[in-house]
Amino acid sequence: MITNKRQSIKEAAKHAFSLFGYKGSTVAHVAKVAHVGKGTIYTEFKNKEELFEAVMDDLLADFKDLFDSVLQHDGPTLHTLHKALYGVMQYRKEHKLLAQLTEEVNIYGTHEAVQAIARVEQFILSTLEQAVERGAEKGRLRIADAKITAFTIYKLYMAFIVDWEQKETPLTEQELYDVFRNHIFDGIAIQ
Amino acid sequence: MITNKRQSIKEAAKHAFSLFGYKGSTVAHVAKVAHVGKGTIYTEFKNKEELFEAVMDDLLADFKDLFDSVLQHDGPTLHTLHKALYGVMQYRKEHKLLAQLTEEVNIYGTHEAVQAIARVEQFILSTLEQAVERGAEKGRLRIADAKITAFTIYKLYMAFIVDWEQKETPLTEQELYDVFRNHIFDGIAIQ
DNA sequence: CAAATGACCGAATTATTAATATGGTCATTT
DNA sequence: AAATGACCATATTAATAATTCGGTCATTTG
Repeated sequence: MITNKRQSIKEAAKHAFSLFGYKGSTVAHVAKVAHVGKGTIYTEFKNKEELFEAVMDDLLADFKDLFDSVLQHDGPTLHTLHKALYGVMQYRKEHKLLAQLTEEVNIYGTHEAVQAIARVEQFILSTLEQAVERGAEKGRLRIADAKITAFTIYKLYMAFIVDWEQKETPLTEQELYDVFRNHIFDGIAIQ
Repeated sequence: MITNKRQSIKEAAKHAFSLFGYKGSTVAHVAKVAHVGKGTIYTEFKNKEELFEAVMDDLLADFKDLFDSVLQHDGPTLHTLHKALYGVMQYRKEHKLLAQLTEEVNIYGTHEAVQAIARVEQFILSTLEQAVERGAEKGRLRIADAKITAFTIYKLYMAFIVDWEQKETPLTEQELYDVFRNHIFDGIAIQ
């Protein structure tokens, strides 16, 4: 059985970055886990940074697959938006890479990690923005500025996933859905 | 003219903490600015930490005054909630202390600064929660859990004040108000 | 001969040691 | 009696030494 060398290296790297972060992972360690010589890494990737970007490309491809499978091209419903963001959360808990990189950003502010996290966030925001725009076009959503609505939904979701969980009992999938229905879709004002 | 010594020391300390943070401010510097000997600080405050807490007490008293003057005791309107939070933002921009402490938390994670910021946040959240509860009692707001609604409003507000401003043009007071009316009070769903 | 390897090396990072500053105390001054 | 600033143990910062790292390339391997 012949394994694709580039793929082996990327998988070893993803595993290392998930455990040790970008800064804490060494090219030598990745090479060892991938069962190649250290110099071999440089036959497939220009440098450590390019290897990291390739790993992040794969992660974003996973997110794209997730969003494509959940968000409807005729405009989102509350349920599909929720499903998409909840899927991001599940991925994050399973793979640890994003959590580890976020931690690295908080502690060291490593330039490469900052850029990677920003890239993921930008991808999610722009996907949400497009979905929201489609919802408005189909007459489902009342939107003044899709960018602001996407930002609102995303930030609120992250606040409950990250900040709320630090002090309170984590919300279940259904509870999260209800929070979004009550506060963003239906609103809290009694007319 | 006899100046209150304790008050002079607190004012000098607040100024120092605003410029240098808690960790970066020295008791010797505060004493100099307050025109007292260093040992005199310890006749009024047990230690540096107690001086810091006294300064934070004053800040929270200011916030309490602000909230009392804005939030109506017969339940909040969207407008008064917005006014209260916008007032927090104005205070924050004017006094620099909170911004400086937040920065210190991010960079050093200084224990005392972490606790101070958490205390301010808790005060704001609990004030919002009480206001929201009154709104629900008066039949103005449809609320399942006041704590979650208070958290939602606060986190969203902070996201626009802090995160949004890092990449986008800051929103005006009116624009912020519109975002809150559209997304939280009225909701975005078209029935 | 092409691809893989791991020793090599300058630069970056970490560890260790030396020097300085700090918070709190207290002997002295006012 | 209250205020001051020198003092001191500890904490922090600066300087120096040692180690590690990413990338390169001479050598080995297939």
